[in-house]
Amino acid sequence: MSVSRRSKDVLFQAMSVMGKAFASPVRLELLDLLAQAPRSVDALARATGQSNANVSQHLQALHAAGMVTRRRQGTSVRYDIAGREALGVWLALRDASAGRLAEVERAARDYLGEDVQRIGRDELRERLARGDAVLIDVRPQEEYAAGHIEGARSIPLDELDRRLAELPADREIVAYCRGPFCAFAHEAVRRLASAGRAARRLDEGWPEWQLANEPARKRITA
Amino acid sequence: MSVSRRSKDVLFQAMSVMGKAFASPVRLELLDLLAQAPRSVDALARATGQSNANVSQHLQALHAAGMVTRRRQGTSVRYDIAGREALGVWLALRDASAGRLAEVERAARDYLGEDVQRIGRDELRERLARGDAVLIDVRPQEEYAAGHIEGARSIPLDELDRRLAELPADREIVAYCRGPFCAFAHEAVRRLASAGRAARRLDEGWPEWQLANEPARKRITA
DNA sequence: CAAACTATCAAGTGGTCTATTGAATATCAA
DNA sequence: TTGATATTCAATAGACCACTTGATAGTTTG
Repeated sequence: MSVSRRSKDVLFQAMSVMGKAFASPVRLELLDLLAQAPRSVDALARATGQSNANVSQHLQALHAAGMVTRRRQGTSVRYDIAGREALGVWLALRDASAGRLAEVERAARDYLGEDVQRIGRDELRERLARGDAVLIDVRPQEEYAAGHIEGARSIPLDELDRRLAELPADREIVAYCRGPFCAFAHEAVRRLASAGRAARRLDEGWPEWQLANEPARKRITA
Repeated sequence: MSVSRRSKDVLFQAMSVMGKAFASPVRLELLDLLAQAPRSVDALARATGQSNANVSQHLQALHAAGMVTRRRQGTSVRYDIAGREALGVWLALRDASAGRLAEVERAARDYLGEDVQRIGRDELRERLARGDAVLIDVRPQEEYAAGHIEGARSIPLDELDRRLAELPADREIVAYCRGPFCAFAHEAVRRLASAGRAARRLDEGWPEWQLANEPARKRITA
């Protein structure tokens, strides 16, 4: 066996270490959550319904794969997605699987319910510039705090009904959330529509916006 | 367990089907080869040094993951990468692993040998437009035939030495191959330089060029 | 139709991965 | 120092994966 054959093997072997990160549904869900905001092991365990020990082990696998970073913060450990590159791979995989695997497409439709009116990035920017629309972030408050689209205000989905009065009745409302596979914005638009408001969902979420270098506000975690 | 929890599980489960494609070094090498040109099972087995049966099984895994397409062609079956989305994920993973995993970076340096002078896409385009440089594709001939950068001529690495006279002595020579982790262009530039020619390598390969929608010539496989 | 070739299937073995459990460790606060 | 909380470690059983071998099926050629 040639020396170049052997070093090629080593190279692909090393790349597959990152590849293994994507082979487990639990790890994909962890990545999806971490793409929104950094979190502790405990918070991730609660969000995914997994045991703490299991989540800890998966996070270590993700860390070994170079997909997440970690830092101790007092008694807990805060995990975060490992920068733009890691985020880019995860989003590419997510989109490719939706485009190429019928089963993913079906599961997504099933999870999201009936689709609602959409608006794209460019049109949103225009309308915001004209003061013609109001943008709301319907993710949980901590995710908004960790980073959000510039000009958005935080109205978590579970507060939407009782905070309807805060939203001007004469302007269109645009809701966004974690991304195209997150149900929050869909649900928000449905509720707004049934309350008689003009509403659409942004066809992407915070991770895509951020990756595209669009105007954003991020919490600096020094 | 809530119904939304269950359908979320189904969604991530379905996505992990594509994720599993990247968990094996053999499959990554197959993807890397298929990103250059479609090939038969047999050709892939020879190129990777694996048994036919094993390669066939890995290809079926890649097919189930939506990463490759296949079509029977006479007595053989021709596998190909499944379009831009699939290519995009593979390149994103490759680059992210190189950026985030020291082991990949080390293995790449080891495989490629000492780096040589590079040229970027933009500068190449300028110089080609000015007729100031000549671009050569040093991959095997079949890969060139399947698709190549517009304006490139095919001089496979193993023919380079005896075809040196074909290359004008008064112009810079730019070599490209399968991508930044392919050793062909590195080796070509080293040989050209030791023959007294001015030469650099393009810092990307055919898959990246093609994905970026740059001018290209592709074989139409109807 | 038979021979040659290519790819796939089926079964088996050794190895790796997943989730669980219970114990161990690190940090903070009293 | 002790107790409380958060995370990690260690060990384990079961599921799943990788590669081999030998048999089978589909296509072309003689």
